[in-house]
Amino acid sequence: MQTAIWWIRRDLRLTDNQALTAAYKAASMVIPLFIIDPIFEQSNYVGSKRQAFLWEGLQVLHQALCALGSRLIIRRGVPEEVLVKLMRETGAEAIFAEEDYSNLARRRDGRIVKTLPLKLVGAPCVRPPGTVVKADGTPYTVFTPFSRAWKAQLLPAQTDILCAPTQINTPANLSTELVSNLVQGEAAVSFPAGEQTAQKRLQYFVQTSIADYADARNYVAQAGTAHLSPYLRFGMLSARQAVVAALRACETAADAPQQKSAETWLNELIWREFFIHILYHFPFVAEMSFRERYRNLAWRNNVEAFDQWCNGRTGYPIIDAAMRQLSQTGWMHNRARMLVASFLVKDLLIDWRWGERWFMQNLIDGDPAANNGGWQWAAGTGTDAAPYFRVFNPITQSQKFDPAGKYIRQWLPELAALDNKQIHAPWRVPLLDQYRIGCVIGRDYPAPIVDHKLARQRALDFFKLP
DNA sequence: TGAAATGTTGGGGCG
DNA sequence: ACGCCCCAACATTTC
Repeated sequence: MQTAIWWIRRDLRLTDNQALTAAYKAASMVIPLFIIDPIFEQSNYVGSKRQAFLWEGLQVLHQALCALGSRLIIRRGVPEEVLVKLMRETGAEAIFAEEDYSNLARRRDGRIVKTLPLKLVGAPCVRPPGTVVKADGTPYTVFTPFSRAWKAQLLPAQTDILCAPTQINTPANLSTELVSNLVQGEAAVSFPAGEQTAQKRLQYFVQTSIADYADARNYVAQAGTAHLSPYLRFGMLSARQAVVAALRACETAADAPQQKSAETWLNELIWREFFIHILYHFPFVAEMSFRERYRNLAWRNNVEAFDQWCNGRTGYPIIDAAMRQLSQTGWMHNRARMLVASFLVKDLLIDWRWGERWFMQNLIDGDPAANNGGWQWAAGTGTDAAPYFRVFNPITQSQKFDPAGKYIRQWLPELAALDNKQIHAPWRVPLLDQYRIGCVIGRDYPAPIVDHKLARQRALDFFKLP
């Protein structure tokens, strides 16, 4: 084959890329193509931070391609039209792309594959949907048996890492949008885009933090987690490489606790795959609760309360710190995600889909499957979800997982003067002390918008079966 | 990947 | 010495 297109969607990497490998093995000329589909720019579920991360990732990928004698072609438009035009222009005979199992992508690819030579190779997960099913062929809806089957049937071939190409030949004189024109606005300081950064972080994580991950991951002020989600989201790191690193850490662990830690992280990667499978087998979860009995709840959906939650003004420091971390950095610690989700759904009785949308608009790592799965889990509406009566206490969770108030002080400087005992529930500080410290509740920081004790009881009544 | 309510146990103070 | 009470610590149940 003379020319093939490598259609890049969410696999912005050269290492361990099955679609790219298939393309350059099949054809002597490869056109790395990214299509800016207007449908995503209009979506309510796309935010500027993730967009900026993507643009930066494309820029980095372009530079990496240039070093191999190639370059990135960026075109704007409806994918099938862009592809047809480029094929006519270049005589390309095939299109290679990595699978994308999210709903929009499946519809799009389903259309395209009927008329164009689109070959879907490789996946954003190690075990593609359909390959982990029960004996009777139906999908798992409970995590533990899913993970057991996922691990048991892991083939050695699924852990072979593909090398990056050393050279890619690309036709000259193809028109392209300039990636430098796309990159605007502030890039995410904590997450430089690109596969090099992803590789470095993975190495750092497995060499240092993974040994204590099981415990350290709970502490919101600590860097106890891998910080890889944005890279996995855009395929700047292959899921396979992350899994291989986790398996190796399990094997080489020095003692039982270290091994448990590595296994805990592997399980998190498997949760990610679980939710990809769930969305694939039950695409309706994107629109509604997985569990039927929770589909017609009379949510309070108080707009003002939602606004206060979004802006980190609920009066509960751990919640507000987390929400400000999200809006300022585009990322939130995982435990904090559970806490704010529990608070929105259970304390405020706001539809989990409102929270899901806000996360998609703000998270750099916002992914339809993982985000939906996480929200349905937290709301208790999903597969193998948290039971409705599991309500996080924002005060005791704060005391447990931010004992020194470091996280709160980082994101809520107005509370910095409170001591470690007071900072988790500042409204309990005597009024005279509030004035003395210079942090008056209702003036310098909001009073709690709900009483958690009452809200908890209200949630139990709300979710209890009729 | 919860937390509150309720139950049980055991040590120490005390009459 | 003994029984009784209190209460903290831990365990179990419940939502």
